[in-house]
Amino acid sequence: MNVTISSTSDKPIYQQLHEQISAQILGGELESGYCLPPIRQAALELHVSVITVKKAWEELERNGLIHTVTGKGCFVAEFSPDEMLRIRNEMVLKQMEGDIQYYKSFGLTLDEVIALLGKIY
Amino acid sequence: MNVTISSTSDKPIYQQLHEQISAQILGGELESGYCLPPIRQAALELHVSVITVKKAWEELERNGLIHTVTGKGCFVAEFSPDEMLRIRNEMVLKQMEGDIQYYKSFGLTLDEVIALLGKIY
DNA sequence: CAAATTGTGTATTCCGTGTATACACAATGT
DNA sequence: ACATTGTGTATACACGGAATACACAATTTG
Repeated sequence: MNVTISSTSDKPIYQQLHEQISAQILGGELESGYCLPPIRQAALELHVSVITVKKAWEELERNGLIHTVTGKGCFVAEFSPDEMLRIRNEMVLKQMEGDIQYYKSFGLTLDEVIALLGKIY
Repeated sequence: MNVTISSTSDKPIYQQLHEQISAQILGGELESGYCLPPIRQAALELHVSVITVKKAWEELERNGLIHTVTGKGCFVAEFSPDEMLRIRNEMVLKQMEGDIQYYKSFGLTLDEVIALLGKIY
């Protein structure tokens, strides 16, 4: 478990957890079949409620990134590299749509966005 | 007042208001010196609380986009085209930093982001 | 000057979400 | 049987967003 929780962030904890684990799975850091730590243990480690961890794990399952077996644990799902890329892009695009809406509301063109993006990436 | 409030959005109303008015000012739709509608009237029109409108207006003032005169109203500030562009980019960049952090957490490169961006912009 | 208009400030209330704690139940493994 | 792990539920608290209402300050208008 390599996760950082920021209590000052505006994002809820369960969402921070979900994003970071998602990124680790889709980035290849966590291999298929890997068993996530028990929710109680994770809750202890992160000084966080069990429910909070569970919420994050639920979201991971909803996205098909892990599968859960009661009594055993939660395991990173198995998928092909292609599928992994597809899921990753799907998640990023979902976020990106909202971002773009914001940029467009200011009348920014695609080129302008790319220019700004290049400055700080 | 040309504003759309979405109660299903995850963004709070005052923020939706602020973003839309900001965009209209920085996009040139609202000229310098233009008098925004009285907060009570805006609240009625949008079926929203006075406080909610005030919160949005406060944020506009904080960003230097309007100036307020008690007893008179709230007026769009005057600034040069250059300054307008600077403020606009400043606001967009502020948002963009968070967006980029998300993309990076998935290991996306700048080129990949641009590619995805181009698909849906 | 008096009244209407507009912005400001404050108090109270309500609701939903995020979070924590605790306990009981279900499935698995030793 | 017992320990471990996930699930479900109930309760409680804090906080932010939002609404309503009222009093006050500054400006405009009659």
